[in-house]
Amino acid sequence: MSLITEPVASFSPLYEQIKALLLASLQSSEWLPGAPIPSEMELAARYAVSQGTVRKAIDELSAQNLLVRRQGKGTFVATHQEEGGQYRFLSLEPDSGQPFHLKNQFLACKTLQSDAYIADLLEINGGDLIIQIERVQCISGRPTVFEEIWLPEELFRGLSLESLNAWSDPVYALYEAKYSTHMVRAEEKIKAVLADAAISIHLQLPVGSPLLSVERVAFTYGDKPVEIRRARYDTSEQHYGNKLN
Amino acid sequence: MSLITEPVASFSPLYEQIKALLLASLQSSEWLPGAPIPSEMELAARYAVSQGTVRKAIDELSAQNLLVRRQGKGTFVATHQEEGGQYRFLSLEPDSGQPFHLKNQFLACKTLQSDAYIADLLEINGGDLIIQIERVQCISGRPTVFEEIWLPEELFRGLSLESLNAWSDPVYALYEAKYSTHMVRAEEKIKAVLADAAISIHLQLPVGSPLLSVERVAFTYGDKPVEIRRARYDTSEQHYGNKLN
DNA sequence: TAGTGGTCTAGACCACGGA
DNA sequence: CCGTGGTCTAGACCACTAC
Repeated sequence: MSLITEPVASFSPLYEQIKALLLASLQSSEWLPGAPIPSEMELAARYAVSQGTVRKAIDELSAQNLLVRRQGKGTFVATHQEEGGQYRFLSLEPDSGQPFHLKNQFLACKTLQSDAYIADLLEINGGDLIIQIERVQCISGRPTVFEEIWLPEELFRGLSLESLNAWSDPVYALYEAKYSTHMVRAEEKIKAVLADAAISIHLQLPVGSPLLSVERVAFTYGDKPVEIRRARYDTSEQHYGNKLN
Repeated sequence: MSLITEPVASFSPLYEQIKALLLASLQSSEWLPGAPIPSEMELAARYAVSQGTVRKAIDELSAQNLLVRRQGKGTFVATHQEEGGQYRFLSLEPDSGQPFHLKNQFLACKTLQSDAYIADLLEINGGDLIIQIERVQCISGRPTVFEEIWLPEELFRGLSLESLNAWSDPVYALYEAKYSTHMVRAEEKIKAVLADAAISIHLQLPVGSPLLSVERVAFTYGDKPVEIRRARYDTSEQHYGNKLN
């Protein structure tokens, strides 16, 4: 068959064209996070290709964590809910290796005008409204992470301090449940910095303590940036773990 | 066909058994880094399976960066040489985004008895001989990385300060060229620390400056740890970049 | 032109999960 | 039991590389 009259990814392997079509269905919310997509046979029929070609497309999307295969059950849209309070994008782990629990304390949630720096990262116009959140996260009672989060107000209108503090799961699950925004991937830039007066209070540490600075841009479908974070980690008992290959 | 009489990975999909056989050939140095492995058809004949099954095995190994496919030419064993002086495992990048060049200055290379900590990470016996290397790396003339490296002496016998300073490519290329040891993957633990007196001299920074501490364990085939590193990065003009998905 | 990896197909059978 | 994804096969044809 031929899909080369389709507007998307015309001159490329069939499975790339199928991938683009599947991505379009994800991006348009035809299939919601956590929901099953049609079976491989159904999709093969819909797109008039063989099951093996659909399979290769789904394989690549599930390798990117956009879809999740479950043998005997079906293929599902990846979600930050249903992960049992896990933090998929959090690389912090205790030096001890013990499992740990993060306790959230949200401090502020304000709407204000974006400065040029945040606007640039969020690909919005300078001066557009953004939501700014502050929180502290504790590990076994010890304040360990101080974090500022910026979101475009247009997508997260109405987000309040009360709703944040009423939510016990990762905020990425909240974004999905209440704002139909699924985070697909993120990029982090990490530096070492010294605690200033404000942060030293939040983390109950002396001014000048070494802290890990973690700046994150998170993207939803279509590589659209929708969240900026600036975090400070106290790494005296924890570390940021990374695997290279 | 049936490979279930083979000793390796007996009760598993055929392509997993093929993967194990390919891995065994890599680990035994039957195919050396940079060299081509037999064609898919040859391997299919050798193992008496279909080409598609060999293909799936190779696909997974190349996804893990153990093999590299080159259309029209063949499939090659991954190597740290031929990468044009690139540092595959180095996550440091300038804030400016500009391309950069790292200049190596090796300071010391000693053979000594391992302490318990390093021996444990290298999975050798405490007191066994290890080689300890110290170096500084500069970006545009500015000392930016101070690094200590520990290697098991048994595998790297004869490594000297002179041979290190005569080598301009990544040390992982040297390990391959002179010690037949190819690094497959690595794990890093990152913290923020303060510069002590010794490091402040090496990096020409005030004592108490914030530094990124990066501890790495690198593994060769068979998940065998063969190199430990402890580095200190000056992140005032650089950052450690990480992608999450 | 020959040989390599890359794509696509059609069909068989297996393994798992749920009714 | 059926429907799902998972494995395996055999064969055709394409795209790229090198001689």
